[in-house]
Amino acid sequence: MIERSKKAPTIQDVARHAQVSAATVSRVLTNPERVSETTRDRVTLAIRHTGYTINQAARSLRLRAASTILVALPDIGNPFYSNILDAAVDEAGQRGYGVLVANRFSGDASQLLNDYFLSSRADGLLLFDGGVDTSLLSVLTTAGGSVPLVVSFDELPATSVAAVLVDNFEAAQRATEHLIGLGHKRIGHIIGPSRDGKPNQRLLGFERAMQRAGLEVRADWMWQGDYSTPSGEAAAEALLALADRPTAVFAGNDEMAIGLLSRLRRASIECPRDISVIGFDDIAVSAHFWPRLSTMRQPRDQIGRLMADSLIDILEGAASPSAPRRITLRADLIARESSRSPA
Amino acid sequence: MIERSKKAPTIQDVARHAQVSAATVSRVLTNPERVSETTRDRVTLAIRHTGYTINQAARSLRLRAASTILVALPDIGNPFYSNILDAAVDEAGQRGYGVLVANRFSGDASQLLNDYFLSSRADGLLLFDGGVDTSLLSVLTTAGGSVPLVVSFDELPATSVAAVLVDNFEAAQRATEHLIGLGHKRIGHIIGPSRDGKPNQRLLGFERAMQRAGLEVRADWMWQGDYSTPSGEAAAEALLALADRPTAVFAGNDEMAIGLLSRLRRASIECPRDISVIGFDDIAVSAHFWPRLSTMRQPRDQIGRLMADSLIDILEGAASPSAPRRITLRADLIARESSRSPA
DNA sequence: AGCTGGCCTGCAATCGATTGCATGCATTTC
DNA sequence: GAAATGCATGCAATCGATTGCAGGCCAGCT
Repeated sequence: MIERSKKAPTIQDVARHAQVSAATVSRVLTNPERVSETTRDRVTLAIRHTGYTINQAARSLRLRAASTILVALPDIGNPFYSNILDAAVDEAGQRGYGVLVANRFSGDASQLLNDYFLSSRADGLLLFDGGVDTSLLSVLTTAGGSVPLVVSFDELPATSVAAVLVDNFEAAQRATEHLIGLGHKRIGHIIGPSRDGKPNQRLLGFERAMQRAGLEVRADWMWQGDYSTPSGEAAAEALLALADRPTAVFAGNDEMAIGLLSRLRRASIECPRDISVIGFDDIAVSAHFWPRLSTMRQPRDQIGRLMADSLIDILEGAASPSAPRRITLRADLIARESSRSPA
Repeated sequence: MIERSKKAPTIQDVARHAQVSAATVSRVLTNPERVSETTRDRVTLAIRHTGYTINQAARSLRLRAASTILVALPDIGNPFYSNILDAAVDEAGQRGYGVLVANRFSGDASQLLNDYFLSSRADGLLLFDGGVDTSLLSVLTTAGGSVPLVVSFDELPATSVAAVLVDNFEAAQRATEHLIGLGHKRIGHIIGPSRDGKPNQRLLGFERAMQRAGLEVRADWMWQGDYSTPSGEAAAEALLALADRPTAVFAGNDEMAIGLLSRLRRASIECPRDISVIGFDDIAVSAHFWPRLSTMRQPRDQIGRLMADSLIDILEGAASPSAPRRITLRADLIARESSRSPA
């Protein structure tokens, strides 16, 4: 036990063992067809025998590629993001890439650029909404050797960039239509945060559906939230202060829906008896909340996988960076007990 | 826009700019006091001017250290773990370390070893409970150049290894005593998974508290779960099938408590009117569930930070690996509406 | 026999940062 | 004034893998 760290075998060790040059070993690893079968077998054996594993640092240095991607999230603690991360990690892993995480990422692009890209720790970036403004995108795409990038935003960014998106406008419209279809006419909305001062797509989808059904969008039934549970509670406080209340609420996401319901119940307003609610995202607890929460399920697994795949395709030259790939997914309506026809 | 990737400036570029050798630039970066003030200023200026960022791959190769740690989690999607990860990422970042994640990690140590450590992608590992058996530990600690490691397990591992733990036995005891203190005498328990076939600490703490209060531990009021919400629902099914039911349940974690309550409510068993429940962990929704869930709060933030800190201390030689540091934390009792005196 | 072409393999440079050793210069000391 | 001391800096090797180029060998053809 004296040899605390018997160092890992190098490509040279393998070469010596197989009586070939290091170059040949390297070729066996990357271009097996360029090596004769007999030597190839000998090298393979030597690799197994020595327990050789490639040194990523050396490889990265030579190839100027780290086989690692960075995922920058607004909040890992939020199950919505951590589920996407889960899928991205899995997919990237299968393609031989490691995943670094940056959390609470809310806009300091140059920091990120320095820490990860200029220093060649990571080859590409998966970027999510959340306090990120579009000026950030230009920093990333123009700065010294633009960063390969795939985003998932609330809305299609103007900048030409690869993206995996969920059609929030259309999904919000369907969520609202679900409530309308149940017979609700007095419907409120908890608005999610917006970026660059522009209204978000879920709000627009809500307004569109109301308008198409000829229903009134009332300003006193709209509350600004920030996707957090407490902001849902705040919306509940505001609602409780009203004499004239809506019979249904479309919450910008499940967290806010849960905050809303939780606060309302303490005021003895029961869902779905007194009010119907639909959320957005279908986070894990929504199915176990009481009442079980109706919601629009975002295909989190697909989002994570497709983002990782798109990015790696770009990195490996399988996708053109000049005509960025854009994928738009649909959310599914999950109707549960929190939405019901009004009394 | 032709120069798609004007490559990042190297230490040589800085050296040329400051009219010194690369060695001097390197020293300015790591041992500023070994360089005269005038040259130091000149170099600092050149660094700023060229926008130089150190190349991590080259540094890693030379130093045989990646400035990166790996966090292996059983399930990122679980907020309990993602909160710990959050804190670990933050803390590691502040000390200049990147964080790689491996998810769904349930035991293939050699895989991990190859992918991350022998290939020198990561310098150390944070490891969590979850299907990990102790034989794994020995693989990691003895294999070619033992992996610097900090674990957070349910119970103190026999192997000599750095750890940050929560005293689950004592916390479970307090959770149970809380129910007993409210006047409950008929108390059940949803058992979390166990490792190596040994009973877990929360179960032991429960039994201990019951025994000290002179209460009967009934086998038909104990249900085996796996920390998932569905397994809490399954426990509810079993409970409902009983004629003689407990008045309170201590669930091994909040997820199972939520599953239990969710299923019971569908059978019109109301909490806390008909049954009291206390969970464990205090995940985010517990405070917003209805009824708001009493629970033992694990200091997730502290766990993540202390683990990252301990590991980096080991890596940087500030902590001795021969006498591994062990930190035991206490969980806090959070009494909310789900626990109340029996009717 | 001599020439061409193709296949396999090795040589050696390269990626960028670090550091032991050596050198050069200035200052101190006797 | 010479020697000793110390500080600042540069030289060059090193970490491990990759790859353009070239050399060696053999088969096939004229």
